[in-house]
Amino acid sequence: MAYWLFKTEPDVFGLHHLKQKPEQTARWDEVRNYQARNFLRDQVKFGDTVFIYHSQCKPTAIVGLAEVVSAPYPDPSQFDQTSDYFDAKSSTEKPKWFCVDIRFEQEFLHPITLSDIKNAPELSNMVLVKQGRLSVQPVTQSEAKLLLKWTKQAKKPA
DNA sequence: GCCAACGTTGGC
DNA sequence: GCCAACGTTGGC
Repeated sequence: MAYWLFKTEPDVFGLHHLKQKPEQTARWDEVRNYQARNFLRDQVKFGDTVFIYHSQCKPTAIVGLAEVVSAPYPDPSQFDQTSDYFDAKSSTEKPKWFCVDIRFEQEFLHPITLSDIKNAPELSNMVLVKQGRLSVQPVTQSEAKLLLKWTKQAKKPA
């Protein structure tokens, strides 16, 4: 089972929004970046675990966990002419953009801030650090293990 | 609000 | 297919 990090702006759609959805489940759509799309389409699997990261806020942090509860499928917003994410170059035969459904799993008592991550030598290779703008990114098993360990203790190592 | 980093577009 | 111009993301 793989781990991912999905980035979102809490003002637009944060973990608290996911938690309030029916079945605590929502479609993770409107991703319009090829690298992120490739992960979503080709590698994200039903049952994978997702770290939810809040960007554009204070402090930016991983705030909780979600679970992937669908296989990847074509993002309906690309076919919706009224959507900002409508893509005239896409077609149902050859969809360009993909999405998955995710279900709320856990909200961390102590969010893991970006500076926590940057301060940890073990996490210096995280995609979040190396490639700050990517909105869907893989998290390695060892990175995930450390992050999950931190969430189980009140205080992070300095 | 600024700006660095990065992605996308389009002329050639 | 290159690269300059432009647009967007996201930390600070």
